Amino acid sequence: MASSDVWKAFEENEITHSVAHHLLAIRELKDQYGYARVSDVARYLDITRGSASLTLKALRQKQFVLEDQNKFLRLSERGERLVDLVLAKRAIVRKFLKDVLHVEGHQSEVDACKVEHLLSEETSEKLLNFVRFLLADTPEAREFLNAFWQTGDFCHDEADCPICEDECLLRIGDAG
Amino acid sequence: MASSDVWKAFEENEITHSVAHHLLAIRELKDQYGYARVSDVARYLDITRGSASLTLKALRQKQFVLEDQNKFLRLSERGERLVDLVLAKRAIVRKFLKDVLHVEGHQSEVDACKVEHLLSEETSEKLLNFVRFLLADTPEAREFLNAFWQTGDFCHDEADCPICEDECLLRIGDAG
DNA sequence: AACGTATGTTTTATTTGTAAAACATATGAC
DNA sequence: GTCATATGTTTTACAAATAAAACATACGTT
Repeated sequence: MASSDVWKAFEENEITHSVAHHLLAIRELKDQYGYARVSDVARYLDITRGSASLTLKALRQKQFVLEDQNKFLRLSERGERLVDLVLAKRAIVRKFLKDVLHVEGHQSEVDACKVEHLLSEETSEKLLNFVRFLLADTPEAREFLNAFWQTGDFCHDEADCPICEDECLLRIGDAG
Repeated sequence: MASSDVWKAFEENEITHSVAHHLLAIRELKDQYGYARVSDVARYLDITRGSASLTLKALRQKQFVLEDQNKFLRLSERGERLVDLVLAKRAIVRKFLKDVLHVEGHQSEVDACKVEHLLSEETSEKLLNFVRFLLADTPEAREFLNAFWQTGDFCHDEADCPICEDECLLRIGDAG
């Protein structure tokens, strides 16, 4: 009578959404302005300096972030690797949403941002392969995508749908 | 110097992961055992009765959950619709991960569970259409999937990759 | 040198989701 | 009827992430 093993996995991430974005902020700020201090991160994320100070202190203790004599922040090797991973996952998801599903620009960013750090390595890698294959210039991919995009709204009739037999997918339009 | 509009959207969900699973638990328990009480939900989610009691009290106040004279819980119309929506999204994601990407069984469940309630309506609906089209029995879909699955590890060479030109996707294997 | 501003930290408080423990009530066995 | 067990609630406490405010430096202008 318990399904706890699955649903509690949500919290078992190396980093939280918040932490991911503190680290991404440092990467972004250093790229764009050459440096990143506590205040810069706070402004960038639109949180108070106090809050950023505490989170970044924890990240220094966990060796994701380093600080020089002048309070200038940078990512440790661990931090850089983590940011690379998160950015890679986000790029894959965004590419899929935008270039394959044609999800509108802002929404695809928001959804990719929500999801990016939650995907397992296995899923990310397989999605990467899939998107690569899909966007590669092979006849199979070309013809499939052309057919898909031409179709527009595909299969809004429950009877024809290859998924709806076993799953309750059709209610998505009504519910909400 | 602020990217707050995108990253804070993470918290702007109608329901949290926790709440979603309390509601799903009631649906599951009623389906399987005919009833759902506070203790049943707690056992099902592997949390204490006290914790479940508090969360479910809040959900009663927000009219997602109703209670009869004997403390038996049920979903309100709103609650039912929300659960339908979450289950629909989860089913789509799981289907895609499992049947298209061939992500291993348990991992596809965990990832779908993490992600399910975060996707926007637009993305969910477009993913649904995509998966339907992909798994429909059209020649384009058949040939594409055959080609993809035969390929196995596609494109592990940065030079050939249609994505890696503009994005840092290849580092995913090294980082972590 | 003094004042104003920017910066960083600390302290206090809030919210969410949880545990743990105390408590009240109900139900069933005997 | 009493006792053990199950159930539900409340209270207290905790962790994470935040805001707000107080405080301490530091820097620049004049």
